[in-house]
Amino acid sequence: MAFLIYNMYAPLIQHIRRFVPLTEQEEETIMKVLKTKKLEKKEHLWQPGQICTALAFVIKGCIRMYITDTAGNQQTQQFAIENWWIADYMSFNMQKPTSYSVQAVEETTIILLDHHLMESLCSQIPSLEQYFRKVMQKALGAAQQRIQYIYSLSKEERYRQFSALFPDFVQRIPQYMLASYLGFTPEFLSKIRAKKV
Amino acid sequence: MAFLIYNMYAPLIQHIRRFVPLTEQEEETIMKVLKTKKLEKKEHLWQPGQICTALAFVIKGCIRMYITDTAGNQQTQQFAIENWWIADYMSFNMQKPTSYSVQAVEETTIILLDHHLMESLCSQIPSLEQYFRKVMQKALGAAQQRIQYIYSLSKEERYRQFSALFPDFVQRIPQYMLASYLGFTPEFLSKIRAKKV
DNA sequence: CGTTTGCTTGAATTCTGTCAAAGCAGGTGG
DNA sequence: CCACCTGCTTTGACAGAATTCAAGCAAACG
Repeated sequence: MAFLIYNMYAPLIQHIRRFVPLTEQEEETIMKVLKTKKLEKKEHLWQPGQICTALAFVIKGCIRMYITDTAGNQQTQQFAIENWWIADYMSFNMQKPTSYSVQAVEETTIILLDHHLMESLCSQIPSLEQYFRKVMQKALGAAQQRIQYIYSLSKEERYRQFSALFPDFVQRIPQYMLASYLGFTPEFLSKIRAKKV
Repeated sequence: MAFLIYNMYAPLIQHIRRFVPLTEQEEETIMKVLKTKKLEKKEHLWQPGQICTALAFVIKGCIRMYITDTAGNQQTQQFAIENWWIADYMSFNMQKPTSYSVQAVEETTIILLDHHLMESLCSQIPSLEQYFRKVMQKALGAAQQRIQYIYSLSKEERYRQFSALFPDFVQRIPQYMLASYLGFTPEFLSKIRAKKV
């Protein structure tokens, strides 16, 4: 049983170890408070109006965070695959209701880290605080670059660049999700694809 | 002299204290390694090709980070005013050359925190590590929201919303910078402004 | 003052969105 | 195991938002 639990959390522990050192005792302290959760395809982790009480770390599968506008269109703000953290950080940081939906794109297993547990664990284990600082700093760099791409590339260029960078991921998700993530309509994506074969 | 130095760093110390507690000794340790720098209007802190070896914290004035595309157009990626940190986090994290220019919009005084000093200070002072984790987390929330606005609002709406939220800031900077920050051309901004008086 | 820099205006153009209809596919129930 | 049904993708005609280009003007600066 202990072996099974270890395996569940192993991807996260490994991920942490890529950034900071961790004693076995710290490792155990962390694993003791974590929870895993399995989501079926299309199942929601959070819905608009709820508070994102936890960060989610994807062990296997794919999660997306999207917003539904007044016209009913879904706009995907973020994807997370294996070894990525995902959350509406506005909601998580302030512990206020989110306007997003967080949903499994495919059958997905995640680790959940509650807000208050994150705070107490970080105070307890300096390495973990450091880990999250580094992860956040890295995510911030990625966010800056994403904004840069949005502004400097046309929508068609954005698609071509994205599918060149993540050819397998593009296959993995429905086109309408990708289109909304890249900031345009599914129809337009379809036309881009039709053009150059 | 000690008094003068205290005053220079006071805004940052206060900012840190808004997030975490800090002993007087920790405070001194931090201030001992910080440097301030004064930039004239249009003076550059970093130029493309350089490594962003330090984070910058604005004490007074305004800094922008922009990229120059192949056609020579400047695209403003970020502004920072009083009490904001600014950096190309990609360059800073990896300590690799940046593609951005970081420039003073007006006469500006900043505090510089070197990458290696940040790392050693954070290891030394857990509260500081926590501060930066929280600041990064907050910045990430802001970045998510910015992407959301870019996707869900038209360019005209984006301008109207921004100038409603920051009416004084809009006055403070040239229009072409604002236009490029919001992701459109100066001509278009001019036309928006002409429409509804 | 003259020169540079930034702002305005208008016309033509391009890119992307909207709408509507039809095609396709994959899952579900019979 | 097949047929249906729902949801996703494709296609085409048209509309509109925003850009580009070019010229003129105003303001700031040395």
